[in-house]
Amino acid sequence: MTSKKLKAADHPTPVSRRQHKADAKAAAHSPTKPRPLTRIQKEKQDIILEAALEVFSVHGFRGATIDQIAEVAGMSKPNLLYYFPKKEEIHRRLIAALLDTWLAPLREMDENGDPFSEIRSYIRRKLEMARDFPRESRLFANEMLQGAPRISEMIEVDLKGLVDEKARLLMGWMDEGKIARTDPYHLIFSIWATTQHYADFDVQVRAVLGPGRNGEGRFEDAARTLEQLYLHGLTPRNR
Amino acid sequence: MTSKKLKAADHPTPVSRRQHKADAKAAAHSPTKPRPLTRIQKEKQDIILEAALEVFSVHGFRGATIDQIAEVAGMSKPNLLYYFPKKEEIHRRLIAALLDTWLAPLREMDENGDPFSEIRSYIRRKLEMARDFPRESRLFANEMLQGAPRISEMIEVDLKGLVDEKARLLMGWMDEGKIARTDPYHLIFSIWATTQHYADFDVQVRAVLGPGRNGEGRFEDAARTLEQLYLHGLTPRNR
DNA sequence: AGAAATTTTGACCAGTTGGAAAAATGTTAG
DNA sequence: CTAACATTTTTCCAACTGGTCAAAATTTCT
Repeated sequence: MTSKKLKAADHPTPVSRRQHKADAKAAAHSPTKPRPLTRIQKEKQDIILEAALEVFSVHGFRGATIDQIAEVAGMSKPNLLYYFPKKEEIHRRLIAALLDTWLAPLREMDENGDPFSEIRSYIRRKLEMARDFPRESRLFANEMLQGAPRISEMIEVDLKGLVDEKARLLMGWMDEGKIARTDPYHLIFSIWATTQHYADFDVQVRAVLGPGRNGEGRFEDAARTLEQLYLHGLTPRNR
Repeated sequence: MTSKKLKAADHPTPVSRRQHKADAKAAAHSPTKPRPLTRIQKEKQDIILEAALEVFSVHGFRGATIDQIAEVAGMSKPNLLYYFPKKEEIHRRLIAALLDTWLAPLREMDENGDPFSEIRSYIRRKLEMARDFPRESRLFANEMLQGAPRISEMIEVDLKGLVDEKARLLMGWMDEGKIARTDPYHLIFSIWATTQHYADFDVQVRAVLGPGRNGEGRFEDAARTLEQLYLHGLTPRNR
């Protein structure tokens, strides 16, 4: 999943160049090459980001160390710092890339589809993401727990905007009597919560379910339970 | 190391005394006072634990520093270490105290009550805990995200035991046709997830709801939404 | 009050952390 | 082959980390 060809970069332009504060004004309008990024550099960056995801998602930003990330990435710390001069930068990159894919399932909720199957599909997709990208989920959770200091802007704009839009969509369905009337925002929260739970609280889920019920069927059981929940709640069918 | 001569220190009973491994056997049957804990000591410990909760809940174990905790507690680092010689010990105390109160709501679910009102009460109580003790919730979440390295035993025994018991209770209600049939474990997970979400992802919830809908009514809206969800799901009433 | 115990402080330490500098080692185009 | 650039390694550092210790300040007990 890391292989990308991309167009051939004409010139290297490392990533480190200490242009930290020296060229603050120079960068403002200098027409110099905006660092094209060679294929090799992209690869290494991907390796680093992959390792960083592994570490950040478990320990959070403060708790993770560059040494740890470097070790997981299989390179020396200074070498890693050559590609990402700042710890923060690695984290920012991860979060930015994450948020985009993270919201994709919600974006796909289609106003022209059948309400129930749209919602069911959304839950499915979110559940699949929790299963297939648990580290991303935990990275996100970690950031939230800390008060989202590094991404407050993103969630206040991109995320809020998308949720507002989909909340309107849900409201429309409610107005048409196609789904029960509830607060669409809290409905979305509940979907987020129930699905991401399986990634973020994985240890707990495993521990409680015990060794017997922990195979691949775990997610199927979860999907069924959530489907029943969102479809009928706990009301028995025969009443 | 840790040479302990001490002049006339027969039984000062501070809290620090490095009795880590030195008096393993001595403590076994020595009739000396088993650290009575003066009122003042208890007070200071509480201040420290309160401060530690504040810091640990945001940054996790690794990300939190003793200096930070000491500052929040309003005392010097060595002074803090006089009461809790180890960082880990503070954390362990917090977690131990937490887990007990955290599971209380589930314990209260009564098999003799009406299924629906029992479940509704449980959700209410959990939601109230998320509202009134968000730091505890985040501390717990942080520990889970990290794989629960420090409390695996507790969740594998106490927590699993309790959930097993309540799952049986729920199954009983299902057998009697009083509530719809679903996987009781995943049902409990969903309740945990939806309620704790409001503590753990507080920033996100606030950001999405915007300034208008963020007052005290927030939790009321959540409660109503969850009640609707667990009672009827999204099925419209008129069908 | 005065002795004894408890609590607090300041100085200090060894190990870790994020990061800088520069030298050493590739790699590649001419 | 070699200049010019890209990458990696070595060395180093100042700030921070969890923690120690003895002395000083304070409280407690008689």
